[in-house]
Amino acid sequence: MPLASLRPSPLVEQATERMRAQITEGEWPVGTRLPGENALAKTLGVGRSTVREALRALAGAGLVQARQGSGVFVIATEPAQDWPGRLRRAAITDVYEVRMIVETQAARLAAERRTEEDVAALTAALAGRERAAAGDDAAFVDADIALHAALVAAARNPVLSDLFAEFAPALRERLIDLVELLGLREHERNPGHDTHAALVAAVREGDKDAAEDILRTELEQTLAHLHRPRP
Amino acid sequence: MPLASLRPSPLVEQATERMRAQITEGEWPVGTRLPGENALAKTLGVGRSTVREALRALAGAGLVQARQGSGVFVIATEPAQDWPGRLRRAAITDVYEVRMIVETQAARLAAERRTEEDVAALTAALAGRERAAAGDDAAFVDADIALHAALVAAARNPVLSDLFAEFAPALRERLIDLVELLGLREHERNPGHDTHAALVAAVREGDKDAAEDILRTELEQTLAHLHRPRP
DNA sequence: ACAACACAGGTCCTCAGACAAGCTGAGAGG
DNA sequence: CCTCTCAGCTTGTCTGAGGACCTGTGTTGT
Repeated sequence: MPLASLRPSPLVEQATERMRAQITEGEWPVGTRLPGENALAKTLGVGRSTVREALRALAGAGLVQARQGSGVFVIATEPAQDWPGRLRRAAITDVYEVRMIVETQAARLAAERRTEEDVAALTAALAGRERAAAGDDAAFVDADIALHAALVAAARNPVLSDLFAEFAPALRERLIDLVELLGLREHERNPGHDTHAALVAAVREGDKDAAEDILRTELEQTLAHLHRPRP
Repeated sequence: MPLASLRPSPLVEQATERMRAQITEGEWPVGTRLPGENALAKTLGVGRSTVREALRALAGAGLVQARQGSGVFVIATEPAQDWPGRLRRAAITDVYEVRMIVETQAARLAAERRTEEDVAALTAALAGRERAAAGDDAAFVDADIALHAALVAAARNPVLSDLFAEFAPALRERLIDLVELLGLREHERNPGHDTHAALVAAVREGDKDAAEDILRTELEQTLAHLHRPRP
């Protein structure tokens, strides 16, 4: 079965994912010698160089190891807890859904537990987001993420903060693409400002339900954009 | 400066290590656009395909990302951070709180999206938990976690499943301690059975609110034990 | 003067072919 | 039975050729 004739992504990545799946799903257990490069090229329907690059990608991830003259061998079935990589490969809608779960509940906790310093940090971050509205898309997304990070920090749970930090890079990348693609900031330089101000206010006032609702509504709007990126 | 003319190791690996060093040592910070393939081939003294394979290896390790027509960009300076270790060092109450957030919301999604296979898996896991009630504490905790994993899987979000899988080992360790410490199973061999059965039923019926409430109540009880482990 | 368009050059992506280097197992020879 | 040679496989490396894509530049139209 050859790879999809139309190419939604580079052939190398498709080949890499196919073989990665065969490894993680146990079809090629640890110790297996993979078929030869020519054989893989034939079954995958791509050129030999493409196969070689895909194998290098797997080797870089620590899944396989090539031995000249002997073959390519599976040396691990998991990419060593590679969360950033997994997030980068995952569907953006799945990532965003988890972000919604984590952040809406973090907002509840933040409204319960926020200290004066948290409120100060949130206010500063909100001002930073307003300032960044004058800058380019990347700067604006950074400021937006900083505000959300401050919100999660106010929940006063280090594990939660670490979790959000793990998501941030993947989020940043995709959000910048999204903002550019949709031209979200063409008519309004500072989209979502009122919502975010209301969110900060709700946390300051300790209104759990309001904080959760405001944030959920805001995030659901973006998620809706992700489901149909072409306006 | 070309690579060593005599080759103690494949040129690809030498090239990979050279470039990896330039990234980790800060010579190419995050965001840098690497020189073109031809330029790299010249400076490294190797062929273009060798450079391409080396870049693939770095991409597989999550250090760089290629964008067609634009260039190859540095996206990270370290392969990954040690999440399992961080979780093990974190306070159990913080870990458990995040677990609650993730799992209660997963229960909502599961009630929405569960397929027939999911329901079958949940039922099987519930039966397994009942069976494990005859075994020792470790086996019982394993069966309990398997049931919760099946619940998260029914939410049909791979990122969420991965996230729970990340928490599972840390959870298992602490829960076994907890069960032994409190002697939870001295008077009742199968604590929480009714609750879990009700949870599975709620998911089967698609009752989002019930699923969330049942699970939250259950988890809050355990969390309360964690706050004062000495009875 | 300003905005929209067309284009050229650079980039990565893919393939095919060729040869070199290294391992492995079958067979010849002792 | 053991050892050695070697043919045939494997991966490693390079080259040349297009194709697809992005970006900045210059042109054109208003």
